[in-house]
Amino acid sequence: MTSLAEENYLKSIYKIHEKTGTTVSTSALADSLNVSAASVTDFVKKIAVKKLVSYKKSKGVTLTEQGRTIAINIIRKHRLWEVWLVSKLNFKWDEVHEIAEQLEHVVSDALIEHLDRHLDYPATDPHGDLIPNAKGYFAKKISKPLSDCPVGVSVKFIGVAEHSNSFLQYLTKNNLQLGDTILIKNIEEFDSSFLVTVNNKEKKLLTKEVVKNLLVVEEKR
Amino acid sequence: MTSLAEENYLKSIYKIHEKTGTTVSTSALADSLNVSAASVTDFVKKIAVKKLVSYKKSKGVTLTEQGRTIAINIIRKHRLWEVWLVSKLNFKWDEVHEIAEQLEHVVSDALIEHLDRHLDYPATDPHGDLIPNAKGYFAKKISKPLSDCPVGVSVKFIGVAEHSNSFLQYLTKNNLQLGDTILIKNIEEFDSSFLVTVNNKEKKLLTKEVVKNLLVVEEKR
DNA sequence: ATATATAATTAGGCTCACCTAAAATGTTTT
DNA sequence: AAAACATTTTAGGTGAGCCTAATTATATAT
Repeated sequence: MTSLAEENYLKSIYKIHEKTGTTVSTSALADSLNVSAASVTDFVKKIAVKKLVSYKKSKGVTLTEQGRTIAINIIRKHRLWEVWLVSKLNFKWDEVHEIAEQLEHVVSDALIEHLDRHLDYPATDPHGDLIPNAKGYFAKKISKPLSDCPVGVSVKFIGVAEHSNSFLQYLTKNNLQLGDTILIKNIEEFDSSFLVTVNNKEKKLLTKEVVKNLLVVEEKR
Repeated sequence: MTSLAEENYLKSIYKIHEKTGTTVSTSALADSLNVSAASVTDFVKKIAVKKLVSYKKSKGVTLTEQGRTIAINIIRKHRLWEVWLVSKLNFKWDEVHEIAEQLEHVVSDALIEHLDRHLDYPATDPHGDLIPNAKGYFAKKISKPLSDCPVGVSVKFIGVAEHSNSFLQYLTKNNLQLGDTILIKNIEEFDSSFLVTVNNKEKKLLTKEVVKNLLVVEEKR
């Protein structure tokens, strides 16, 4: 059995590793879980004994295969619940995270199978994040940040790299949503801001903070 | 904030009181929660300090208004989730209890409001139990056990008094479901068994154990 | 009313997941 | 390489919710 705390530790380790690519430091974990570094050291030693992570003193942790499987399963559940909250219960994309944080810990394989079918096997969550399948496999990620695209190309907005409410609400306020077509008119050298049109309508200026968090795919023409 | 343990204690106290009508004994609670009597005594003292129950040493506990409100809210959530599991996810009525036991503890008023609307404000759960509204009010209960009905009357089966999987599965196997019309052909004096027809089809024999757990309303004719 | 059985409480402990403060280890800077 | 700073670990504790064993209340039978 995996406790609530274990699930949260494994999920955080997974996410931090995902972002940084390195082994996960005690302090990064402490930060992400809102507990003290001492608690993290303690806990990590316990789950290392259970073979959920491998841990070398003062060198950070990495997930074992077993730990990774559990982490991905939690992420799968989280994202499926988010799809449900948005598509069936009509929540906004900036309202679902907290609720899904609770729902993801409900234990029932049958429930998740039924939910997945009810939602018609969604490939992505409301923020464009990929939903791993029941075996823990992710589809190949095809998007890149808008900031990596050159002037002139037309792209489709398919995900966000930043999930804070303030960013999501910024997008909503500015009428940017998944599926939109973005055409890059100009990139200002001085401040790296992008001048774009969205769905061929009025021009919009997007700061570099914004463009690096918009995930897009180039559109075939 | 109400902890998981508190919610479960309050819910159990509510249910035992519901069934027995008396103050709730330490041992009944221990039984229902699968913990030792000593743990119950301990815990009950703590929630008495919080004014969730009133407790007199060796005299059992009763819910305060505050405790009752919390208990009813948990029950409301449990029953709404059961409706969802059956009506949207296609679970059977004997498969939903355990899952709902977990879902009922998810904390979000907005979630429950949205869920209630999504389900079109159901009045009862899949077992025919009344769902209290957001303010904690129950509709008036109109059913009685089939065992209380006389020969000759026609009734509608609208709920069960016993929720065990074995009973629910017995009903499923024997093709008895909520909404069925039951006509009492005969009551055997010797063993109190009922000979009935269901939806005017073949005759069925129902033992006294069964008839006392079928909740029905007499049909107007 | 006393003895017996049953139920409830008290006393003392345990584990889990956290904490703070102090010590140790690692990393930078000079 | 030593000093300074940052990070991590160790040591010692805490509260929540549980336990067993022993004790005390209450209910039942003689």
